[in-house]
Amino acid sequence: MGPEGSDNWHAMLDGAEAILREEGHAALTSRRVAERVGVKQRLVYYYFRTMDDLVISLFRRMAEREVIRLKAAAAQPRPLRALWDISLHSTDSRLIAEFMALAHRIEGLKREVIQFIEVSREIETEVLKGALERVPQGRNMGPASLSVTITSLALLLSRERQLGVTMAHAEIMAALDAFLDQVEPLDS
Amino acid sequence: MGPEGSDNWHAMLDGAEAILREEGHAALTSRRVAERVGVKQRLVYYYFRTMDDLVISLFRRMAEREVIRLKAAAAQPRPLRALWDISLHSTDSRLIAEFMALAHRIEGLKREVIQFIEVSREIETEVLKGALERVPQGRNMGPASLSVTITSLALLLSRERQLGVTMAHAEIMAALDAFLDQVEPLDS
DNA sequence: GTCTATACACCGATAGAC
DNA sequence: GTCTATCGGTGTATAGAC
Repeated sequence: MGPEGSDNWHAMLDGAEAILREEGHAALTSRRVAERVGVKQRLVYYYFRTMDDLVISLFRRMAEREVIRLKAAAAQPRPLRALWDISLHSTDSRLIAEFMALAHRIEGLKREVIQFIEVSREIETEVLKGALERVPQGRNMGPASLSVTITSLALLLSRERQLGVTMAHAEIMAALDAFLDQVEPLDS
Repeated sequence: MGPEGSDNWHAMLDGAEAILREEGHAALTSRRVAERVGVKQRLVYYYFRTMDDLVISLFRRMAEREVIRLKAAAAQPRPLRALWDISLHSTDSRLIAEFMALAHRIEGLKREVIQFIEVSREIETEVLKGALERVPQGRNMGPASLSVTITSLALLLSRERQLGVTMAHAEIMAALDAFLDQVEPLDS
């Protein structure tokens, strides 16, 4: 087994990520990954015991990077806006679709996805808790619910924008901006 | 080419749907479909020119049924609750994940998905418009935005429930129920 | 309409040399 | 670490008989 974190290890995950993004997981094969990196097929199985293991490693690497991004956003002066921007733009929605489909088939991936959702939700809920405390008018939704709502909206908007659907998107963005202006005023 | 709507045509789509739901689209092959229906592989290509065509036909059949369900719900006494129930329970979220992943690869499927989203949004927005008119307190969101928000929440809740994540779900359901009580009181 | 048979390509994974 | 070579299996799609 090749060393986790080595140059080849990263290069193979880079190649796999590009294939997944551009062609979907039906094209994510050991031969294609090897071809992209410029090595022979056999080497893929030296660094990753099976293709399922490769997929799990790929997701874990992406999730770790995303959690770092979320934590950095949470530490910024206007964390809610920062989180909203990340949710809207960071992760390619095609990749999400591929991983979701794969998670139903690969048990180890499913566990990683669940853990990532829970960790992200905790970070976001904590931020919302702080933000809502600083606002006088009591909301009728708790911070956890609001966190879920905002996440779900970001996912839907990203997905539909990638498809080419924009119906009602401008209206949503305006409503979200108005909400952020209330909770996190820009002139504070 | 075999006749659209014939018994075999439906049987093959039934088999394909079950495979997609249970094992994902990597297992959706002409051989597996034929095996499930109890015919030879060659016949699948008689009814559907290619496997991509089969997938498109499968989605279109599901979408047509779903639109019928949505329209029926919109005509009920409490249409908003009916739509919410449908969104939460009707379509398997694993199927959605598979179709979303496939839509990025199959251009014809992508077009069908886009059309389905737009038609559904129109139906739901129309219902919300009527429901909000009957409520005195003006909302800060328009009917289209609310429609998108409710749809996105239903999709996220279904997806996470299927994965096994329930963090904040009860809170969301309670908030939604409270909203529905306001807009569509049960004792009216 | 439904079948047998088949062409041809690609897949995951491994044995074993260097 | 990286390679060559290969096994056994599955896939899409078509030709052509009945």
